[in-house]
Amino acid sequence: MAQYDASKYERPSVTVDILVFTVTDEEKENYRKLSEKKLRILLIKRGEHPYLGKWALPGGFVKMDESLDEAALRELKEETNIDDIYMEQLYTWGDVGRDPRTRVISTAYMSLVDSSTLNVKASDDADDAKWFTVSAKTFQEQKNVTENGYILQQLIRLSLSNDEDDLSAVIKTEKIVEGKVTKIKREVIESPDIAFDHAKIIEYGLERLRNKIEYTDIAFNLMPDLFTLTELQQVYEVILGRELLKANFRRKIADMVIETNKYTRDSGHRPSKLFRFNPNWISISE
Amino acid sequence: MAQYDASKYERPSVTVDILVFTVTDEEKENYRKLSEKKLRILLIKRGEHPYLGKWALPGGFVKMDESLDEAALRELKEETNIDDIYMEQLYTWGDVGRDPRTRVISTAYMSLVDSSTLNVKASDDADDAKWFTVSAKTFQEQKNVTENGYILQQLIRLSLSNDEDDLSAVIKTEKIVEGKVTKIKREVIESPDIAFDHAKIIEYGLERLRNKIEYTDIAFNLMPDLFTLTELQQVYEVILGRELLKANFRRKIADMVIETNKYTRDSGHRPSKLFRFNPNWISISE
DNA sequence: ATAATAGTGTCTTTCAGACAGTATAGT
DNA sequence: ACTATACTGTCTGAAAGACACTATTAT
Repeated sequence: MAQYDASKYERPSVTVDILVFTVTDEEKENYRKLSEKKLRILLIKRGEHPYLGKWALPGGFVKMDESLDEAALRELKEETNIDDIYMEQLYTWGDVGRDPRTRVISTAYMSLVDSSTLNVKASDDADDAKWFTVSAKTFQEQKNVTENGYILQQLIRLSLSNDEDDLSAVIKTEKIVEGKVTKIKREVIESPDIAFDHAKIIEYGLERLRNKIEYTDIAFNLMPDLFTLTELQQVYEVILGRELLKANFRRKIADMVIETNKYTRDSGHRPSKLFRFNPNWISISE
Repeated sequence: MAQYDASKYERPSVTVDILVFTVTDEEKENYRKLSEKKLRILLIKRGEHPYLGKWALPGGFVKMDESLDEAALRELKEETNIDDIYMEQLYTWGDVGRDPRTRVISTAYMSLVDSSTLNVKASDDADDAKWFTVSAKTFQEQKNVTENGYILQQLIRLSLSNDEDDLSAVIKTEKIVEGKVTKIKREVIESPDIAFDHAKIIEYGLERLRNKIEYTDIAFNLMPDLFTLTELQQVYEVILGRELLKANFRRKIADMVIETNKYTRDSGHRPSKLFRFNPNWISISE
């Protein structure tokens, strides 16, 4: 490595993109039944080229005098007015062609907010910020056995929607096992409505969320201060994409919550006890 | 966001740093006893400013026409001649002052190699590349209970050594729990021999390795093609930093390995069966 | 025979999964 | 009384932890 000269190297742009997830109630149609929960993500309609009019993750360029974390918090505040929340770094996307303008490397962050934040959208920046329900489904799976390993290919359909828009994208993941070495590739196959490679970032975030909810306490970042155990269970169910048995679920999360003496009211059926998060729950690290 | 103009923004430099881990046998002193295993990491002695003469992670600047992954593989090949191995992205470090020259954002990768790679060091670049045994120990822990949460502070001593050098650093981790929101900070307190913030990157990598070995098959990337179950167990033990019970360990990894009809010889005791990795073991995702 | 490690059997405890039962508000 | 949900008890089987036992080579 020669004597360093900062001006000598051409440098990529660095941005942050933020996945803001929340879980909200759907409007209840059926009389006094419990309302269904939906997982949602916040997207912003682009008001400029490239991808004009397409939907993208909130985010922007990192300034020279702020850390990546600070940049992510600032961008989120600027674009959505959301503040003081859970945020963790997800992954850094650095493929060459991911932005048609120049070389852009982007660090993605994942943020979880409780549904009361839902209304606080679109601030100073007059951009169009909207919540979309998210779901990802594997609709094709193919396994090819090779010399000493195999290749597993999955096609995943990502669907985002709200009352006005229905967005959709297809992501291909490829798991290549050869001998001891495993590699995972992720590629956007089709993304007519979602800008850049954001579809695959969202899909990756979903996967991380699904994994982490099993062994950490992140789910509580999606909850209000007081909640019922059924609500908590619904949040787990909507993220995991499957139903859980009530008795078992309650046993599993028992130590993570503290019971209060408050109850829900006027629910049309037996009231339920309200709980709050137990901050002294001992989680395993990272 | 105004109309984009690439030249308008000042841009940070982007680098990759690679943590290359391996597990090696110590020279056996005691007659026919099994040799102890040590976890090692590859460092490079800096031949230029800043941190001239200090030890640093292999790595370097990302070029405009290569992805982050490609940059990491290329740098590793250039500096150490190591090729075709397991590598995963770890984390991106983007604090403002981490490089005294300019703003540098660095994506860290973790790579695991088997000990036969040990000899293949220092290639074209005439830099001094050396393997160091690694260990990290928490030597102070402090918990302060706050209004609605707590702050947990840990001081960790990172020790790196080989026959010539003994490096040491102190890292402070701070876990701040306030209500539902948890934040983790990691800070280098003292690092006289290790360049930049690389001490905390190494500590973070160790933690990730320790976590992932519990629920994935990454450990096999540290093994040669054929290995005994005792060797495999030793690798687990040196990474986890605790002893495991043989019978239980074997039950746990039973499905991950395939038995061969080969045995060790001339060991001074009962020979042991050699195994290899089972690439069809179904791991959980991520 | 002895040192040293290889490899197995089984008891216990813990935890996940399944299911069935009882309890209580609102209409 | 009926609907809808809240909440609990317990059986089963799988996995994790602990420990003791047998087996096999080189000297």
